[in-house]
Amino acid sequence: MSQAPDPETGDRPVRRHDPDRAARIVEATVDVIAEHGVAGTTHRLIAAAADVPLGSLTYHFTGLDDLRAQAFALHAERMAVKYEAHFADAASLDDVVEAVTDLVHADADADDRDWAVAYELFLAALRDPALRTVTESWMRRSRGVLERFVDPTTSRGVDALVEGLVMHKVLSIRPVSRAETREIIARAVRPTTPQELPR
Amino acid sequence: MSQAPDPETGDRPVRRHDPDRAARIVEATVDVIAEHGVAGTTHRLIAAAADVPLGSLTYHFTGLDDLRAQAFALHAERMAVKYEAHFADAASLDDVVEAVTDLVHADADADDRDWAVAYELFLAALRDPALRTVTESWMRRSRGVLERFVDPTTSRGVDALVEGLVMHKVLSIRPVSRAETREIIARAVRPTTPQELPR
Amino acid sequence: MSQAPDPETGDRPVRRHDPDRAARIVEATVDVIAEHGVAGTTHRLIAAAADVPLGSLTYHFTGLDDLRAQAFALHAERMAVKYEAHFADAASLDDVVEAVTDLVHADADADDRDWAVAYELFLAALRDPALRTVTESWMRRSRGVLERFVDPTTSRGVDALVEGLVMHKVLSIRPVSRAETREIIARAVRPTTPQELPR
Amino acid sequence: MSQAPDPETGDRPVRRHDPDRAARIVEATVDVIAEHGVAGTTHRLIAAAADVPLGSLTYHFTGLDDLRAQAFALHAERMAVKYEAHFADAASLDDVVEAVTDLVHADADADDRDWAVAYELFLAALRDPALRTVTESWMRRSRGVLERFVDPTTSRGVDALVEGLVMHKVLSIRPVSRAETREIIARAVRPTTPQELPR
DNA sequence: AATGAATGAGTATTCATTCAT
DNA sequence: TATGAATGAATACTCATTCAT
Repeated sequence: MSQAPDPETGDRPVRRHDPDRAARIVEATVDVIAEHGVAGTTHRLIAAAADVPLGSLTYHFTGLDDLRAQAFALHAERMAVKYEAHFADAASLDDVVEAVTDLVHADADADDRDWAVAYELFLAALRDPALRTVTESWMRRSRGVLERFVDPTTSRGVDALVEGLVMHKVLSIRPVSRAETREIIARAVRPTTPQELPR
Repeated sequence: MSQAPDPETGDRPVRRHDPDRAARIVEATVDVIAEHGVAGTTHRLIAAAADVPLGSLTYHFTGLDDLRAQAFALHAERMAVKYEAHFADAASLDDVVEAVTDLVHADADADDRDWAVAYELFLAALRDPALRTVTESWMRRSRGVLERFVDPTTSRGVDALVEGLVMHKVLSIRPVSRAETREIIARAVRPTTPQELPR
Repeated sequence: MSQAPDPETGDRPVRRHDPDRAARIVEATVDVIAEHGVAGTTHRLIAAAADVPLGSLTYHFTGLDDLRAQAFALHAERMAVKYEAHFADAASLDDVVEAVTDLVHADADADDRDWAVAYELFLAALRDPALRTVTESWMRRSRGVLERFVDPTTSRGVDALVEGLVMHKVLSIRPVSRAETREIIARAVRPTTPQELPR
Repeated sequence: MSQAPDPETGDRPVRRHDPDRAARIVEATVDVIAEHGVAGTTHRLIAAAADVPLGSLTYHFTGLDDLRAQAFALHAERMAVKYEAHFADAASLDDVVEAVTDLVHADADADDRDWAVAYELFLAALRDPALRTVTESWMRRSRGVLERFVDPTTSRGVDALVEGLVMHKVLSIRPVSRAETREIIARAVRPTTPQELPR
């Protein structure tokens, strides 16, 4: 609409006046990270993915670090939103167990590609503390959702479990059964009964 | 003896004849990955860390990929050995809970540095299926240890939980309490009692 | 004008904005091939010959192969043009014989240096079929010129003879007489009279 | 025979006492040049082709240049011998025409691979005058063979023609007809009749 | 006498970033 | 304001040659 092709020549809409170009570049960066990893993310690949000239990247962003940080922030925001939406209709603990199982088995909206970007973010945050604000706020939101159903400690445990299970599932050579995943989650979600622990 | 450094000058012993140089290079590679990440791992850094000339790397290894793979294999082997040793004296489920908690809180031999390399491996394996044999065999050994105490499903759950909890702990801005970690693990280790799940 | 070298220091005019730099690089590549052969042609030598920074080569060309191919194409084009111009005024078969003799004895514009590049091209084309389009089109043009005077079979023979004679002349330790060359060519140019072949 | 495997162990004949190892290395060098060109000829490839340890090359030869020169000398010698043998039974000029045609069309023993090495030699000799003694003596022998049938000038012309025709044939995208080649050669072999040249 | 580990100079190529236009 | 040509530092990797064993 706003970026209609030039009515005079008709060919090659030179894309003058391109608002939210910056936003499009950030989205393209997420895609490139998903496909090539942080290590393989270059200005050139992003420019190609966003269909913008190379110089546009350093015009709108201070550098690759800036771009990466914004891409991760966008991704974390989207993952959190999906996460929240996913539990919107949960009423019982059974619903929660089912929802978490869906999450791990990608029946939710988040697929392997999304998780790959998430792990890229975790690893990057390990080395760059500036990214911890992104991971921290994402994790807080995830736990907040779960805390509508379970106590904070359980919430933290389930959240950690999801990340570990997804990693196992993605790295596993043989498929992991949904029933087993469900069973594992069910135990973690179960309310605290510490005296049950046998010798 | 015969190739002792020149006692006169003392500088640059020229280091001809250096057996298990290849092994030392692999160890240096683990160190470099720990410090700079896979993305920051270069021939130059490894050569400097191992104190060998640059050409030595491509003489002993086919390339950086080869070197990385061998470094990861070495690291996984060492982590598995530590893991196994860590549970050697465990007798009760209480011992297991304590041992797993130690694992997460780095009271075991594995410290943050070791886990950083582990996560580098996980992420690398996500993109390079050739590395899955390393992750797979490591995970199998970890679960094998736990299966001396709990059923296979529980074992898988605990293993995943450990990875998730370490990640949370490492990425967290505020420290995570050991008591909370212990509580989470205790629930996961607890034997299966599915009927307990309330509505 | 605006990018004149700094009148104060005078050194390194920084050479921003350099149109047809790519063309200059290709020409420099021909020179380097002439002087060092394909085997001795490196990015560094070409960059030095063209007086451009190293990174400029891979900015404008996909790699050394690309650069070599374009250099050979340029050279073949120039050789063909010289060849054609050389026969422009030929009217009789005698003129043709003289022109061909000139060609071999470098009285034409093509000198030993040009022929060296040509032989580099031939050898490269032997191993890289992609270069055959260059050699093929050059040879077709050469024969086209000769076919204004002689039949196609004769044309092909003369063309092959020129290449062989130049090679012999260039490789010979003792000089080859122009009269002998002329005699050899005269026989090849002579019209077809197959019945003359004696027993 | 002389290099029988070690009778004690039986496995891996360590090839102690290996006379004519030097000769075998030179032959391997010819093979490597044929397959990879002079530019792609390395110590490692030669050692692998000759099945000798790397250090053996610099033990028996002063360097790669030495090795190359000896390989070219061997090849030229073999080509000359083939050439001579090829004309041994020729009695008439017709036989000569046929023999030369065979030469170009590889019906003789020399195949494309042999010619590739020959052109590698020519090009190398262009840059390294030391190799001219090899090319010169080879060409002299070729012409000597032909001079049993034709005058020296014709001989030189035919020799040059063969090289040009083989080059054309090898580089041509479409096959060159044997009949056309024969026709071209027949004219070159024909005895001198200079007055025939028409205006 | 023979070898293979060792090395450093050299190779092509990539790429974040700058900046004249 | 926006761009794409330009650049130099850095990368992985090759290889002839040396030399301790």
